[in-house]
Amino acid sequence: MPAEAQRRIREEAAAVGAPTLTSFVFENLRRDIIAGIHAPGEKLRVEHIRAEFGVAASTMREALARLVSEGLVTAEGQRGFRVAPMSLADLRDITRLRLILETEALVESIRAGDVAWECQVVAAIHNITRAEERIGSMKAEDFSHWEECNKEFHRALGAACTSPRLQQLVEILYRQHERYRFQSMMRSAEDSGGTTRLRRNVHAEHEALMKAALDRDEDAARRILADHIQITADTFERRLAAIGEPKAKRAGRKAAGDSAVA
Amino acid sequence: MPAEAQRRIREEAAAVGAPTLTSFVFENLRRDIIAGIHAPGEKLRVEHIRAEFGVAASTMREALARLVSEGLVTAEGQRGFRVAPMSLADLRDITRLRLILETEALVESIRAGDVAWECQVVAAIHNITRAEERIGSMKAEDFSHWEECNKEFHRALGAACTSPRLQQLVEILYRQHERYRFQSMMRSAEDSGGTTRLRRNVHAEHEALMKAALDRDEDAARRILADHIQITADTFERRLAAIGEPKAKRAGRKAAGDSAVA
DNA sequence: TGCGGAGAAAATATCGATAAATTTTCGTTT
DNA sequence: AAACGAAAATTTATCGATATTTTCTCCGCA
Repeated sequence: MPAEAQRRIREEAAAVGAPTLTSFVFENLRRDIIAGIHAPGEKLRVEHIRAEFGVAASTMREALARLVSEGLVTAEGQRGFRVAPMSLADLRDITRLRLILETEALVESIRAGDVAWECQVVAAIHNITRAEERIGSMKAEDFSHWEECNKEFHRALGAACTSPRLQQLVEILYRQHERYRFQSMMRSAEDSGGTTRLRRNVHAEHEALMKAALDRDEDAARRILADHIQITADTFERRLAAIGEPKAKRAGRKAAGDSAVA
Repeated sequence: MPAEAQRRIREEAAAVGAPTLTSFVFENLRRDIIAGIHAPGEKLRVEHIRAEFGVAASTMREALARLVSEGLVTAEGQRGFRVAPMSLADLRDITRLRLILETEALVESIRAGDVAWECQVVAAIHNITRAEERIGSMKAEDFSHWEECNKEFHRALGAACTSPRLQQLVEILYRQHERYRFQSMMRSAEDSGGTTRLRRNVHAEHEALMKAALDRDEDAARRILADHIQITADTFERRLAAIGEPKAKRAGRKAAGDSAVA
C-alpha cells in the first residue's frame, strides 16, 4: 500500500507547512542524523530510506543532495550516500571555523545593530534564564528546550550582521556542531544515570556576552564569545574522548564501518 | 531522437571522465552561469535545459540542487530555479568573506606548510609569470589562461591549510567571485575594443605575496593578501558600475528581470 | 588453503510519464 | 476601459520502472 504511506507523509508535510515534500524529507532526515539515529559513517541506501519515508527515489535523492551541501551527508559518485563521519579532528575543524565566523558576525552585529537587535538579545537571554530555572528538574525535555534557547541566543547575537553569506555559514556550522552537542549530551546523560547537569558557569558567560554586546565593546565581546565556543568544544571533546567509541544507535545490517569519535 | 542526444551526452561525459551524468551536467551548467550565458536572475526552466542537455528532469534537478548549494542558483519551493542575482552588495559580501577566510587559510598554510607546499607556490607563480608574458598578445584565450593560473596560485597559497572546511569554503567563494571576474573582464574587453589589459601591478603583488609566504611572515602575508583581494574587488566594482546595467548575453524570451550590477 | 574470476544479487543513477501547482490567456461584468 | 475571475497552458514536483554499476558469492584452480 504505497498510496497509504504517501498520503500520510503528504498530510504530515502539509501540517508542518513544508513547501515541498523534498524539503520535508530533508528536514526530517537532518533531525535524525543530528540525533544520531543514523550513525556517523552509516550507509544511506536510497532504496531503503526512500521506502521508510514513503517517497520516490528521486525525491529522496534530492533531499540527500541538500544534506550533502550542509555537510551532514557525503556522496561519492556511483557509490551512493553515507552519513558524514564524526571525529575529533572534525569537531576541531568545526570549532575553528565557528571561532572565526561567529566572532566576525558578532562584531558586525555590534556595529550595525539597532535597538530592535538589542531587544532580541535581551529577550533571548531572558528565555535562557527561565529555561535554566526549569532545568533543575533534570528532565531530558527541559534540557533539549534549553538547547533550543541557547541556539536562539547565539542566532540573536549575530542577527544584525549585514552579510547574508556570513549568517548562512554560521547557521550551517552550528548545525554541524549540533551533532556533537547531541552526542555529548547523550553520553553525559548515560554517565549520570539518565539526568543531565549544566556544565560550568555557562550562565555567567552568556551574561558577560550580552553585556559586552550591549555596551558595544567589540573586543571584549569577541574575546568572550571565542572563549565560550572554545570551552564548549573542549568540554564536548573531553566527554566524547572519555567514553570512547560511539555506539550505533540502531545498527543497520552491518556495523557502521570506520567512523569514530576517538 | 532522444536516444541520439542521450548517447552524445553520455559519450562526452565519459570522455571528460565525469563519474556521473549529473556531475557532468552540473559542471557544464556552472561554467555557463559563470560565463554569463545564463544571465543573473534568469529563470531556469527545468524542462528547457533538461532538453538542451538531453537528460531527464530528475537528473537536471539534482544538478540544479548542487548549484544551489554553491550559491550560483537559487530555488524557491514550488516556484522553480533561477540564476542567482548579481549586485554590488553581493560582490561586497563575497569580498568580505574572502578577506576573512582566505587570509586565515593563508596564515594556516604558512604555519603548517612544508617544502612541498613551497614548491607548489613557487611553481604556480612561475606559471603566472609565463602567462603574463604571453598576455601581451591580447588574445582572449591567453587572458583566460592567465585567469586559470591566477586561480591556481591562490589555491596553492592555501593548499597547506589543515582545515578541509576552510579550503572548501574558500573554493566556493572563489567560484562565486569568478562570475564577477568574468563580467568585469568582458566589460573591459568591450571598452578597449576586444582586447584585454592587465590592470595595475598584479605581478608585483603576487611576488610580494610569495615572498612573505616563503619567509613565513604571517602578518605581512595576511596584509598583502587582504589588500590584493580588496583592490581586485574595487577594480571590478568600478568597472561594473562605470558601464552600468549588464546585458543579458543571450536574452531568453523575456528580459531577465530585476537583477543588475548597479 | 588461498587466490582469482565468472555470475548473481543488490544498489545506484537515470529515464519517461503523471499529478499538482503555477502563470497566462481571455472572456465577462461593472 | 479596467478589473475580476475562470479556464487553458506551461511548469514544477513527484512517481514507478529500467538500465548500469558495484558488491557479494561461490566455485574452480594453483
